[in-house]
Amino acid sequence: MPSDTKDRILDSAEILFAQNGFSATSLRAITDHADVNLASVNYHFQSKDALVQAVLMRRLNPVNQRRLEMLNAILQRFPASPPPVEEILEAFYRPVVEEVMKSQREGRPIMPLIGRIFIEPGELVASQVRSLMSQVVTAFVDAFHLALPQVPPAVLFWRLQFAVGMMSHTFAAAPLIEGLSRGRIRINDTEEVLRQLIAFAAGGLRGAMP
Amino acid sequence: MPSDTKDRILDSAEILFAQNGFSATSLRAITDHADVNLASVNYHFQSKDALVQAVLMRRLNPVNQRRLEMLNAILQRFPASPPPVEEILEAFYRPVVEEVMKSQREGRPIMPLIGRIFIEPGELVASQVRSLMSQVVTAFVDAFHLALPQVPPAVLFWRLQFAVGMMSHTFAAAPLIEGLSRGRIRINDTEEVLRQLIAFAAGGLRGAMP
DNA sequence: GTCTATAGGGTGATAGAC
DNA sequence: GTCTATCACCCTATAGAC
Repeated sequence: MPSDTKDRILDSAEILFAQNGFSATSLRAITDHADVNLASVNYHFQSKDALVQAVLMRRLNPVNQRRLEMLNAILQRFPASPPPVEEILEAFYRPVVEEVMKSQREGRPIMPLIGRIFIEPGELVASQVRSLMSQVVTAFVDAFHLALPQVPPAVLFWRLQFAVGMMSHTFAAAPLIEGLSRGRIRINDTEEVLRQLIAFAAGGLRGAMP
Repeated sequence: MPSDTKDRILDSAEILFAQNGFSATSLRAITDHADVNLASVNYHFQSKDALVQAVLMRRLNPVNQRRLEMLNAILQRFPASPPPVEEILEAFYRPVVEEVMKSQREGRPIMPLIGRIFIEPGELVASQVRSLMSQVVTAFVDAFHLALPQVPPAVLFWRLQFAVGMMSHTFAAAPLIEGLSRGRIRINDTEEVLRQLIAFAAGGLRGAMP
């Protein structure tokens, strides 16, 4: 339980944004849920847009930092030979999947938020995400180029986007997917989700050139 | 230019939903854009929710029908041997990609809508999409089982969802992706998009078992 | 830092005249 | 089928007392 007002607002905003989307969630709903005063949102953050950014950044910054750490560790272990595709993919996926599953256990599930980041309109969200993702995308495209020198960089870029979409859609549409599968799959086991993501993405990255 | 009020509302709603999302688009914005009276929305449709459904169904029904037609044509050509994975993937992707690109040319781009379908909250949207997607998912999982008998059905189900996510994210986040790629890729050529999607998904579907 | 009160405007839906 | 007018309510943001 966060005691300080600013954290209470961030936590409640995260829960409600994940459940109902950004624009469908009013500041009143957030302050009611957080049991704080309506005006405190505009005191601690300046506007609703700034609050949305703060909620996203609190989750995305540690995830992207961890991705780059894991990637660098791999590259140092393979200074002269191509690094394994599967290991690069694990560096890309594991920090997100672990953060998402942690949020489930803590009762503040952010699964739908992950998918919405790339999709909700609004210049601010897009520009923030863009600058934050830019160095991650560059680093991973470069790593995949080392691992798969025969695949042209433009094709690697397509394929990295597909790798993002696989995960993003899996989390964003998790309830729909679990329902459609009629019990065949469940999206709640970190290692199982990672195995499935990495196996498919590795096959895709290595796929015949179009 | 549609002359009849109901179609004018559907067209304007589609444009604005694609640009700004469902909940951020007001009925007033729609009727202003369509140059029709506000009350006509509640006359022709009963509510905003029903309008959202009508907009989605107008696009999704023909696409899913075409998918099943193409799939059946393939299965009839391979009555005794496994059908090729690439052809099944083309039956899955081509109707959507063509519909999206057609909408671009007609000045009513639905790219962002495609990604949002699976993500926007609201029981109505979810339940409509669910029942509409259900037979498509079943038919394609069965077809992939014929094409790849060594892959367990549960894994095929994971992989079909990944195939959906690849496309859905590519369209939903197209401006972001094109920006991040710094000119390396453009998402505006039907055949190029299909080649990239099919090559990656085919590799993924054939990938080593996790 | 936290509160009340309110400004200023938008929202979906509908009643009832034409 | 189409319109005007309106109901009842929700919204973000802020001024100003404590």
